[in-house]
Amino acid sequence: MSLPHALLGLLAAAPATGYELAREFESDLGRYAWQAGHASIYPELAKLAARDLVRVVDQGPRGSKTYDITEQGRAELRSWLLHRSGDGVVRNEGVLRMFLIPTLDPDDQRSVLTAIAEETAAAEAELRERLKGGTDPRCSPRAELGLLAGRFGLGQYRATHEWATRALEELDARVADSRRPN
Amino acid sequence: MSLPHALLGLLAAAPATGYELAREFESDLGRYAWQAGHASIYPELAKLAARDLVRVVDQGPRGSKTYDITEQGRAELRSWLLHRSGDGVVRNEGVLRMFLIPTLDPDDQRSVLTAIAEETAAAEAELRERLKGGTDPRCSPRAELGLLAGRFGLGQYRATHEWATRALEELDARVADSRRPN
DNA sequence: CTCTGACATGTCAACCCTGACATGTGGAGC
DNA sequence: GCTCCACATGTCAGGGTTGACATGTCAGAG
Repeated sequence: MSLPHALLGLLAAAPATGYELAREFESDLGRYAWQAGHASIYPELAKLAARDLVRVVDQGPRGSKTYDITEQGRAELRSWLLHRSGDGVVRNEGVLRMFLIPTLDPDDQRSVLTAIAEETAAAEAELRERLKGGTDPRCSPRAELGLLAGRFGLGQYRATHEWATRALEELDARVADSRRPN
Repeated sequence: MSLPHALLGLLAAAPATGYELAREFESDLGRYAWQAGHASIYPELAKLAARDLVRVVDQGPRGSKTYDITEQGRAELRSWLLHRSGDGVVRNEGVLRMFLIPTLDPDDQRSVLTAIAEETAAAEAELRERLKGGTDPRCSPRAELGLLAGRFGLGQYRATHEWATRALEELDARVADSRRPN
């Protein structure tokens, strides 16, 4: 249950409508930190507003409401960020897959590991390109969030790629080993 | 909703009771792949049994039931592992915190980043020790799951540590920068 | 002027997960 | 023999999440 804190964090960087927040979750944030759809975001914003952690600061054309974080909201966010217990909710389908790879036979293992190696290489390259491409054309106030997070993603992709590559090498070595000595 | 596949994967490595599976989720698996408590495991095992993906192969003393995966279960697991769409559920409170660090003022940022750097270094060392300590005293059939997964964890910890260290350096540089030139 | 698509918000049933409650057994130590 | 603890399974209410349904507006292309 970290959705309220995710929203507080995004609003701490810049005011936004629920719609804009929902789109934020579709990019890097949702890719490796926390997912949320508009169906959970709108009700959560209402709840946060009721607790005075956020506030509607503007009402635009299409019934849009722009939210901003309040002082109390900032205090809540800060306390959540500082009192990290080290653990928390972890749920990652991709990592689970990696855990279970050894249950496959060698050919299938190779196929999955190869796919992972390729995907992480591509993802890393794509992300690196995106980060290099300046701090966004529109120089958003969330650029710094994106920069730090992006570099984190880069490191994760690289580590995963190296892991998969090494696993592939060992797999090949083991197969070669079991074929030869008879 | 990958719990059924997590269970199929564990059972593919070796038959086990629900209780043993629940403990499996308390270690590395639950730490960085997928969490589950016995309250969701027991009902899920019943559902899997109803779909003939697992089967009760033994009933022990304290009303314990040992489950094993069936041929259909193996097929389902394999298809899930091979047809990776690249994405899936991602929910990680720790990573979310990292995303939101830039919303803090420099002093708080330093404190959080330092904590992360220390924790990841400690976690890496502890994990490395555990992996080195032989392939388990009891040479479990799940040892290989643990080895590959453990090395993955090692890489992630290291990458995160390096990321935090670099962020700290830049933070210091920026603070020094803004203090001097006036 | 019409149509399309992005903008924008909302609800609801179904499903999943968590924490608390509930129950009972077998072995080891005193 | 008793007591404690790990073993072992289960249910259930409350809360979070998802996907589908529902509605409506504004701007730009044709």
